[in-house]
Amino acid sequence: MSVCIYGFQHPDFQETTKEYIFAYFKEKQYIQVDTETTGFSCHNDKLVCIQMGDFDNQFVIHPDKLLEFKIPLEKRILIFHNAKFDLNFLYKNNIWPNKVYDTFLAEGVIHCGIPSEKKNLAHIAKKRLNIDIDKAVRDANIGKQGLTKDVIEYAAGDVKYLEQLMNSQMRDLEQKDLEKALELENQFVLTLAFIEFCGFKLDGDKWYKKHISDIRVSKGALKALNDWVVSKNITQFIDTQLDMFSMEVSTTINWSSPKQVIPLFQHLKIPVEIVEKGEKKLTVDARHLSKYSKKFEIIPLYIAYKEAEKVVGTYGTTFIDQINASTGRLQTNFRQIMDTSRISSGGKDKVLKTSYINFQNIPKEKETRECFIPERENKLIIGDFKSQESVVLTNISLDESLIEFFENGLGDMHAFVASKMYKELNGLSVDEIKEYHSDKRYNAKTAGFAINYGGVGATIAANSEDGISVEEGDEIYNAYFEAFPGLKRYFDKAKMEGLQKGYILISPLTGRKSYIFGYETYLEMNKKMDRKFWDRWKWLKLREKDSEEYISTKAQISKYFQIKGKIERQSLNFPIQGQSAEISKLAGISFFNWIKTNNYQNKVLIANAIHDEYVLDVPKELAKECAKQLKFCMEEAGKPYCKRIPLKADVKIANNWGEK
DNA sequence: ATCTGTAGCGCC
DNA sequence: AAAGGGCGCTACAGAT
Repeated sequence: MSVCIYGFQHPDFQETTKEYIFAYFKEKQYIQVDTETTGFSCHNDKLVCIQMGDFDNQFVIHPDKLLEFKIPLEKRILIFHNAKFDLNFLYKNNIWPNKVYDTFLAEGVIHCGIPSEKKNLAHIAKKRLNIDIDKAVRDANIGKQGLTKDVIEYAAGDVKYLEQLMNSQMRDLEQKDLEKALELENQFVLTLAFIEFCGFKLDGDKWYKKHISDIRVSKGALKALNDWVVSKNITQFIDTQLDMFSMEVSTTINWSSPKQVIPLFQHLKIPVEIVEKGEKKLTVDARHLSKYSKKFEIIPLYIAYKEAEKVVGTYGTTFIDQINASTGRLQTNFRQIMDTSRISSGGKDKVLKTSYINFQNIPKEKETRECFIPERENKLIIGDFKSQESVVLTNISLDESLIEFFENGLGDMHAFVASKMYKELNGLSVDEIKEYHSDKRYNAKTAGFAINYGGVGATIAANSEDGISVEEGDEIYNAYFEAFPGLKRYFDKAKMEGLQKGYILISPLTGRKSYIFGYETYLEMNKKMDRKFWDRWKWLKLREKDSEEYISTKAQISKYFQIKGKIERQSLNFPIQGQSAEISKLAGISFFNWIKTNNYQNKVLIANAIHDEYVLDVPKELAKECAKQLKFCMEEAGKPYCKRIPLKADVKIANNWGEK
């Protein structure tokens, strides 16, 4: 059992040769790999060493010698903990591994949905192998120390247990039938690391100009708000203390603070009260207030201000600050496995005080997206799945009406839903429905959005702009499910299974599951609520409405239905969202494989992935070929999941992200 | 000054 | 008897 070094000297360690290391791994299926670096960015920081090894022996290799190991690193199965990080540095050094097993991702698959399960190496080594991995060296900043004795020992220790961890995880994976789900993630991490590696080009000058104009818009919106209050002479909100340098009268309100806005709105008799989770709440949420836009002049002013404020705050100079000096591109961070199997983007590192931009919530608005551009002489390829979640839902539920809709070619979904919900619209064209029955089309639209995420009649009523009652909302709800009986069947089945099993089977194809956090709490509550409990509740309601017991029982029931409702809504939604995510991941895997097959790694960049969309940055002479290939990869990826109604992709060639 | 929780809102 | 799924970021408010 030993630690050997290669490519540098140290008095405490034995030096070895390339030949010895090659011979050592010759018969081995796996290589346990890790890297130490001076920082988090493969574009700005350097490798300190690369460790390859197994339980018995670990080889600590100097970065200058890394390329000598290109072949084994590309051909063998590499075991990493959090491969994405190391892959970025390997890519930077022109090494393109093809097979990895990631102990970090494995923990994520095994414990999907359970936020309390820690996934860092030290924690899982302790939990699974009862081994303490010392983190003191890492905390002391490896980058500054260089290849000291401590660093070498620490580095070797980090790879030593990876295979044992893998074996321990494999037992869990097999028992939970999650091997295929992990296999997908182990492949996808190669793609995701590449997306991080590539980054997305932002036209900083254009972005800055837009930001300046956004600030102007925001200030104008703020002035309009204050002026309105002043013009109405609502004295208790008007600032009588004139600014020393300005003669303008303003208000005392900080409009970014809901707490300060609410009193004014209450004074103006604007309904700010809603019921959420059984409790009355005051809100200035735009989705709530917009219903009253026509009735109260100040509401559109307020909403306009909040929109402007959001743009200035969230989509402002941070984007420019984040342009990487080495690449000239925005580089971000992705997280690979959310509760549904989606990816997410962004994040902060408290230690290094670095933060990353969320690539997945950039405003759709044309002027914003136009700032995202290809490299000089390049084109962007933008590939979108067409109605990805709707098609997946259709294939899961096999609802006959949805099938009819997609078989007849993509028309206007909301008009179609309306024609199914309202018999009198039967036979009318989309244009006729839009023109003469816009109210019914609108009902169909809101019902569709709400119901697909688990909403009910009350949700539809709460969303309604013309203030329909819960009863009317229920009518729309019922009409919707009469029109889509297969949907109803699927929803009922999914809800029941989630409650029964304690996990949501996201994907029968991979076996992927999302475990319900707090399921035990639900079971305990459910157990308490037997026949006797409900009889007692009936009695309390009749006779003891002022008692402590009544109040606490009411709270308990309320909590119970909250938890139950949440599980049910997740149960029907997660398979749709999760299978869609798996399809997107498959598409990304096969497209990146194509890139590697053609040796296009330094030409064809994957700039972004936003759930059902990929953005490429490619030389214009390759644009047509890449567009064709991306479309092919996306549509092929849909095939295992969408057997009844095929999933299609739209792919276009553009000069910026906002085009068309 | 720094941390934590919440409201609100951007995207899919 | 609750009542729209997933995510991340910013500002505010209150605590330390």
